[in-house]
Amino acid sequence: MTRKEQVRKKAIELMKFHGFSGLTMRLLAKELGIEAASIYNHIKSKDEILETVCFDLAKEFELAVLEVNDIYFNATEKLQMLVTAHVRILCADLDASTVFMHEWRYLPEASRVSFIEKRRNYEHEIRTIIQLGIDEGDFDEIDTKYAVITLLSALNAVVEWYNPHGPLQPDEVADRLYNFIGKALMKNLEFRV
Amino acid sequence: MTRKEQVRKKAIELMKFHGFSGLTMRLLAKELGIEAASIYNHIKSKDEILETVCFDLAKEFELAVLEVNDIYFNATEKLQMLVTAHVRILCADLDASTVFMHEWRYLPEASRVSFIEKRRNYEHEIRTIIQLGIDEGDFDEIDTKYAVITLLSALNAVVEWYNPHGPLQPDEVADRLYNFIGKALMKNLEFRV
DNA sequence: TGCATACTAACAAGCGTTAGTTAGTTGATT
DNA sequence: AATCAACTAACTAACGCTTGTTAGTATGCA
Repeated sequence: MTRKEQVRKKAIELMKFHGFSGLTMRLLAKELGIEAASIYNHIKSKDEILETVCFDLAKEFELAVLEVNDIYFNATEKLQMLVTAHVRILCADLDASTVFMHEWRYLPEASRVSFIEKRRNYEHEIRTIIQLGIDEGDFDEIDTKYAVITLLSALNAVVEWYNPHGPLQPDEVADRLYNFIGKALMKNLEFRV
Repeated sequence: MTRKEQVRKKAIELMKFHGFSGLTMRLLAKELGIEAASIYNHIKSKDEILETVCFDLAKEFELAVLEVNDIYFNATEKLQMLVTAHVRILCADLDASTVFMHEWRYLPEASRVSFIEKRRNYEHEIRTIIQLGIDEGDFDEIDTKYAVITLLSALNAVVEWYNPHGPLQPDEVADRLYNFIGKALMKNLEFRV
């Protein structure tokens, strides 16, 4: 791990606890055992750290939904695979995922706008999947707009409780969540995995 | 509405958009059409605003679950009534609820500890209800620890999408969410409201 | 008279960041 | 093997700005 990566990792770890504004460069420096000014040998600015976290993860979600839509054709399959991909991404770096969820509001104006746009797109893709499920007759006829936010919130809550050192693997978490969310969405009451 | 209430209301409204740290007393003052120093004629400190929001709402949730447990005896009823009460509280003041969800991390150390404890209690009460549902044979046998967080996250997402000027009344939102969550939890596949 | 509400001026602390410098290491050239 | 340039990673010192907040004062209404 390069020094730059070490700095970023520690920054994200601290940001998770203190929030973006609560993490000062002097605190970060102290935790790294160096002076605040030295941090700038490795990163361009405090904002840059947050931007990297947010857009790296956004990119992963973007690619995931693209792939799912490419490979699978019916809504139940799409949903199951997307839940799995989503949870895998979240669990791959829990600190980063937590910061992604909570701190994007503190992105600089321009980045924030583009971030919100990306999130809107992701939500739209999922909404389309749900609508497909309704059209295919598999899902209950619900309001897709609030369904997608409810669904995503349930998924994203993973970052609040998942313990990488616990017994569950990310894919097992995904299975349970798909079970939970699937039952909630499905019309077909014989639904079982 | 007293001047004090006006100040608090505007503060919460701005906090929702800018976050706790992003809301400066000078910005708040500007929005109120006064000088920053004048704010201190009405409130004690910036922290105090956040503390009031967080603990007022925490108290409401606390009382709601107490009442539900007093009045209803089986898990499905308890769950339905708690969902309704929870959503009502959220929708009663969306700005405050949003701040409550996102900004509690910025509470001063002592308050934050006691806030987390209160939240832990609330989660524990809901967990007990879910466990009751499992014991009664109505709910699927799931891990109650992650179920309660998943469930609460789905509920709390209301603050992200609910539009008070839209067609849905809070109780209608609660109905739909209970439907969604109920189906996810229930073993009984004939479940319908 | 007293209370509510506002003001100006200022303070101390903390913020992110820059400039300029100094060691230590690496890798190629002499 | 010795030399030199380039790079990495740290330092001290400081700048300019913003922060929450206080002190002291003025104005207008009950």
